[in-house]
Amino acid sequence: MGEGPTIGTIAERAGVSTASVSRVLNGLPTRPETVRKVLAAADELGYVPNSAARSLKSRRSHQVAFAMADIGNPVYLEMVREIQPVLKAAGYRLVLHSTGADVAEEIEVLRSLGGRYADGLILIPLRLTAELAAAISAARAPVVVIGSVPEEAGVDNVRTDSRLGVRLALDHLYALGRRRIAFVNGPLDTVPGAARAAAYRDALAALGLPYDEKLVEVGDFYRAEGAAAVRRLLAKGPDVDAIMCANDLIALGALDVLREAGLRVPEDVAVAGMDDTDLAAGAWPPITSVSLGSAERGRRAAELLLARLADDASAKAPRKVVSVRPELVIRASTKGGTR
Amino acid sequence: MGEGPTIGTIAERAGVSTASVSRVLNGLPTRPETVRKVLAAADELGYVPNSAARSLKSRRSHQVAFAMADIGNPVYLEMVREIQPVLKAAGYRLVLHSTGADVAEEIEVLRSLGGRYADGLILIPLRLTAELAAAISAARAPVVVIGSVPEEAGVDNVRTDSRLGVRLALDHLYALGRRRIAFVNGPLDTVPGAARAAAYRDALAALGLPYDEKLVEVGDFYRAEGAAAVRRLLAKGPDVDAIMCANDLIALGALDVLREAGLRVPEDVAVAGMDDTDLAAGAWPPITSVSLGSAERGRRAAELLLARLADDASAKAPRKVVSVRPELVIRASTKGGTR
DNA sequence: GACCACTCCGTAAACGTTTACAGCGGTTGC
DNA sequence: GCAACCGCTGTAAACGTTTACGGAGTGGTC
Repeated sequence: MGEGPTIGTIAERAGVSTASVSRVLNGLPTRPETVRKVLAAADELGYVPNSAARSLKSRRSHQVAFAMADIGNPVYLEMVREIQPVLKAAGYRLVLHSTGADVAEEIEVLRSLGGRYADGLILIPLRLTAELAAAISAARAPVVVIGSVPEEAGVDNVRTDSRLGVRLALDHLYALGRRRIAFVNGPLDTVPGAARAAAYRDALAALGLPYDEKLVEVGDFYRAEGAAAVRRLLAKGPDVDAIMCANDLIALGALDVLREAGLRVPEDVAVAGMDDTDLAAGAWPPITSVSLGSAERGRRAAELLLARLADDASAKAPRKVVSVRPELVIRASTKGGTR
Repeated sequence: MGEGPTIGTIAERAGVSTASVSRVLNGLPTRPETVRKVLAAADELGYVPNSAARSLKSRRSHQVAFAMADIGNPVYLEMVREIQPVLKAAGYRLVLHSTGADVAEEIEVLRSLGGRYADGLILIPLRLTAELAAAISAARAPVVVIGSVPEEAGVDNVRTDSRLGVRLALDHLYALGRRRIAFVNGPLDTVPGAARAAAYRDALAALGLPYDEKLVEVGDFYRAEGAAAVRRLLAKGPDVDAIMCANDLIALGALDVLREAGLRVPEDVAVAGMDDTDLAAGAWPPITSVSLGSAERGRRAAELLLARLADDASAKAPRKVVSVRPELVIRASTKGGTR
């Protein structure tokens, strides 16, 4: 078979030096006749440049890494769907890391950037420990964090105001006359979990509603765990007329449990989720959800990273923070019943 | 900052040669004292080996590529979820390619393997043209195809018997007393589309049911397109009592349209899908679906590829074909109504 | 005809690893 | 006391590119 052609093989066949071959292939000024010969030879040989050699010399891998907790989560999936084409258009490949929300693994990814296998990283940490923050600032390549990150880390950052998001949903439920609004959250030691818990309290306060322990339950950001949490919630017999869920998956679990319990949505209990994933739109009844602009956050993150990678000038630019405004998408799970 | 430490830096600090450093880092036999010094130096410097240099010399990138039509499709997603941990455990990174079902792009991915950016590729082609088949056999690295591929291509292959899958579903519907079983398919020029169309005809014949044009509609493998196809189907007024869908997404679309039309599922019309994705289980009513073992196919494909990559002996082994048996997962969309 | 400017190209040195080879001091065996 | 061998280590070449440098050739100017 013979170990694929190199620029050496091409040089030989075209009767020029390897330097000329390289120049032609990189579009540097060269005599037309030489260009022709080189391209012809490269074409006949089916030449493809060796990416390791290229990376070694040019210090660019033309790859970007994306690390999130679990690709199975539709939020991250939406981001990948946006990120991938943006990167591809700019000539970068996408390397995927599912960290399972394990901080140690995230730190390992950050550390491995030192090996230059990727030119940059888009990271969505679920938990933000001191070690992780340190690893982020110490990273040997540009990093863009989706989610809030302390300013000291000094990295670009795409965030959304989930506090406002919760507020929008609760205002909506309140306006519909709901007063016993429960909240089913994910783990409190995660960044979104903590933020949404606080947001719920604030929103209640702003509406003049009392905070009632019996209305709050914590599970995890998955459907089954969400369902279990809602079951526990109902078991406490709290007289609920609406359930705000920290996540669309939890909201789906809530629908399951409410149906099981023979409660009508939204007539008996209104349900709202967050993230506005396809699942919310596709559920029955369709779920009112707070869009946190996952797709847009993904795209913006990719763009920020590409800007950093573009030239050395912008590589040193001060950190940028992009905020995506949450929006409430109203569907039948809160305001339905027309059919 | 100074451009990261190399084995040269370590060698200097530990007072040994770069060769010794390399040996220690690769676990080759070395005097304990030297090992200690080198590891200490590497640790203090926070050394991470440069992957480009390593790949260049060792001819291994420790990356595997996965190319599918669209990561947004839950089937592919399930595969990624299985593939990723298998690869990670074996020390490989995952590079993702969404080709948008474009044959030219798939060929380009195959071709770019010549650049050795990945040690192998898992490919799911939607359409199998002659050029694509040629590109597959010409690939410069091991390829595993998920889906059927002609034997001449000579590559490993993980397939499922979608014919049998359709058969299982139709038998089930027939057993429930359904006789007017419609079929909503994806594009006929795709591999699964063609296979499932043929399978539907065969299954009908086996059951002694007539093939009726009015019962067949073609759209695409997405929810909206599926819904549109079902709408066209109903418009033909074909007196349907069951709809077999080539895909879970189409089945979801079918539920939407049936609900819109005021038809009850399964009382008036039973609905079955294929792929048994989370969406089928999570829909309301839950959708009976033919599991084509996506997760298992992903895992098996990854394992086949890893076996090829493991040693040179198995790299030359004859092509392997793994078959995953379809299974019917019965849910309320065909056999419900208890509540 | 000497000089310069310019264009194009080849030589060779890097990039950071791995590894074949040879050299070293120190056994062991006769 | 010498050869053979051992375990360990350093030197240097290679992997396939890119690129600084200078040389060869051409044409123009005085």
